[in-house]
Amino acid sequence: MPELPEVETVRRGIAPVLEGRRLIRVLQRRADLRVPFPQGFVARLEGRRVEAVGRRAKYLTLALDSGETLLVHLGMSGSFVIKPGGAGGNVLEPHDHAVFDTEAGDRLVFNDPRRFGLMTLAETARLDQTAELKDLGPEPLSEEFAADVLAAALARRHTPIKAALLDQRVVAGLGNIYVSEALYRAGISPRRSSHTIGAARAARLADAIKAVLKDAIAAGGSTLNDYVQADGTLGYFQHAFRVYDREGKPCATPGCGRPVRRIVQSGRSTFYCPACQR
DNA sequence: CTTACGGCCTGTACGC
DNA sequence: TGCGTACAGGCCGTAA
Repeated sequence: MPELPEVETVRRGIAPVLEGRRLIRVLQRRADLRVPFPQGFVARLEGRRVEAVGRRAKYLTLALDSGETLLVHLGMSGSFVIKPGGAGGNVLEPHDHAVFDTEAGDRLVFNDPRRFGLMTLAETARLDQTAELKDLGPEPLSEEFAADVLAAALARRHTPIKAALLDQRVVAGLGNIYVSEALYRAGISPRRSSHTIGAARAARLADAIKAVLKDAIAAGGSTLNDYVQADGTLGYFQHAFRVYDREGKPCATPGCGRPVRRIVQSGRSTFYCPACQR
């Protein structure tokens, strides 16, 4: 579920609570998520000031004043909850795996029932060389993600375009939902072979990817009050998808109305309009 | 080299 | 009502 827009919304939500603040107490409540917590996790965080909260693809990056950066991936079910200092801040829920108390009295709790998430620490100066980030493709909302860059990457792949866009080396941050949405907006069939995407389709696709991500980020921001929901949960929001999870419902393109089709590609659901996408 | 697929993990939705 | 099963999906290790 958390793809680039959700992670970006989480980033905007936790940044005001963390940036410039010192972590005075850190709690690590189990040994591992998808991978073990790094050696000395608590000791390397406690007493450190968070200098910046950033994002690369679906990773959150918390740069510390120690020269290390905490990398956080939300996996499928990871979330942060902000609990204000004082009242009720001490109650932990099931699957609360890590807790960060700041000098300002805020408590940030990381909850992840399915534990597909991960946390790791890396040297800030060599962040791009870490195992997690080194093979990632361009940020889709950056200038370097241009039509010709996308076209070149797609030309080398002999998989359906759906699978190519899920490959984080082609473009970083898309997941199952926004791949379906982007292909719909671009009018490209998810079954089309990646290498048959020419310059014109690649240009439409790059635009569609940027547009769908921007719309989703805007929706995330607009549904949050100061980026924090009533229960303190960050980053999850209702968003109107045009095809995702709409099997059998009419295509929204004016004059179309064909039922949205669901197929399975490499074990994942894909949703598309067989009339509008070629 | 590239591509395909199973497994990790738990909550939820559904059928009987 | 309760039980069992399928499914959700980001990512990685392994297999082909």
